[in-house]
Amino acid sequence: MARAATTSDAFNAVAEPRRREILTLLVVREHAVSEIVATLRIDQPSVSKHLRVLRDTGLVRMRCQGRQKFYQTNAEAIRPMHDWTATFERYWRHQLMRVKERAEAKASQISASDAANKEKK
Amino acid sequence: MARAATTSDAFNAVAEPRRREILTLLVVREHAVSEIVATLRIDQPSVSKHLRVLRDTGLVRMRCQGRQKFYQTNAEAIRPMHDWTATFERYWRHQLMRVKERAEAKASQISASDAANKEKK
DNA sequence: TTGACATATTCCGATATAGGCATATATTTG
DNA sequence: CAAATATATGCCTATATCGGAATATGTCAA
Repeated sequence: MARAATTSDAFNAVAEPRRREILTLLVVREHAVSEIVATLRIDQPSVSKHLRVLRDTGLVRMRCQGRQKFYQTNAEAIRPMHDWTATFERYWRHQLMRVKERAEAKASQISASDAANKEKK
Repeated sequence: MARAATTSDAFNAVAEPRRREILTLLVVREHAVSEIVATLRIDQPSVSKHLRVLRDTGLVRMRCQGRQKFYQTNAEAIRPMHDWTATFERYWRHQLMRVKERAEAKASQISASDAANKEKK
């Protein structure tokens, strides 16, 4: 079996750096395809293909106006990823605390040896 | 060009559902490979391969003990993803607020028409 | 040393990809 | 209608994948 389709879920769609750029651009305000092409300097067919993936996964919404199509990020669709990563937050907090504790322990050791050196002198 | 390598960054590594399961399992406490195999019901070679990807992206740490190898999630490595998704938080909050506002507007319209109906009667 | 156990790697086949280029499909304008 | 504009799709190639099976590597125990 090959890798899961990019259209299968947000995690796969967002694995592509270009698509992350597009999402970041489109979350502030809607953009026409040509604006995305100009801003991010990506070939138009490539942009259209990325937008297709993002649309299929519900990460962007489209609005037609004349011959232009305006896309905007659907931030709600990113929430599941945020929630998933958030389950790890307490653990990296914990890790950071341990690092800090070790640093402080080391620091106190150093001041202790400083004191010892001082005594030596 | 093909898709970016799963080993290129956390986003790509985490795109695979199995690997997300493994990370969730290993964040609570370290597990030997055989324990992962038993718990998640995945073939041993497959687990080893996923662990390799997770190790290459820094998402897990390994500790050898005899013939066993214990893996544990390095939660810190998930933080960049959390940070990236967090940049969208204010936007989905905003979207939710608008949805709520519309719902309330609609509700007040309904009560208004209810009132009108009442008057009619 | 031999064998049992734990884990990693390799080879295979099928598939989904991303980019580049050409082209098709609207839609507006003259 | 024809030309111009805006976007989407199709075709192609190279590549990275995932799973499965076999096998290699490494470690302990008798």
